[in-house]
Amino acid sequence: MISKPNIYKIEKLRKEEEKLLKKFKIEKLKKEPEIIVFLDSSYFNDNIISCFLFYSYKNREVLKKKFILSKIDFPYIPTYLSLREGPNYIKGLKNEEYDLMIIDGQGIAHPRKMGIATYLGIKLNKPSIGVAKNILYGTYKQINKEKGLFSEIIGENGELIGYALITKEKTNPIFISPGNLISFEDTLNIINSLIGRHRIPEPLREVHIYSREVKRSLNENIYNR
DNA sequence: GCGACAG
DNA sequence: ATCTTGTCGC
Ligand SMILES: [Mg+2]
Repeated sequence: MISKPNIYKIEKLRKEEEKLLKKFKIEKLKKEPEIIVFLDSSYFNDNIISCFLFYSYKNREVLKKKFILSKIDFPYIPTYLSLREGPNYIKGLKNEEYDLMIIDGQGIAHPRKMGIATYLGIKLNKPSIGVAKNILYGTYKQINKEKGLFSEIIGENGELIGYALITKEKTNPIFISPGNLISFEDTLNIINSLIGRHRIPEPLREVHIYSREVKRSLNENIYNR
């Protein structure tokens, strides 16, 4: 299938972002989330595997996992991750029930305040949080690598856009930012409550591992025919 | 113009 | 993100 040129997709996204930004809202969660969905993708050849892990926040247990396999139809271009991974996530979340999305990537800690978590949160009208292993945009003060310490990520105009958070002793921080319909405080509290033995919040780490398992399994199927 | 740059 | 064993550091 031939799709529109990448430049056209970028222009279209930028127009959509302007529209979406008007609906963007930071606010405290109305109630504690019951179901949180964690999102991550992996790749092989020209395929993208997008994975979904549904998690009971209260019971701290995985409810179900699933994945969607598609052809890659946009390259990785910094600040345009939404075009690469967004469509699959939207497809996979259709007809699903959840109260909050936590996505591997940025929320508002993004040059256009439109990281993939914000983009999805507004499009799907759901609270969302972005959790990234690296910073994309903004500045923060270095902090000691002591679990629990955090530092504000500041945007171009001196505004708060997220946090660098140490989740494990002697490791680099993770970079968290609100996506949509959530406060900075809720963002920090919820992510902190999901930290286990590792740097990455446990369910996000698990969906990442799952995505690699799916990939390995699909690769074996190809090899066997 | 140069460099930085989520996944 | 991906290719991939050993190896360094905590
Ligand atoms: Mg990822």
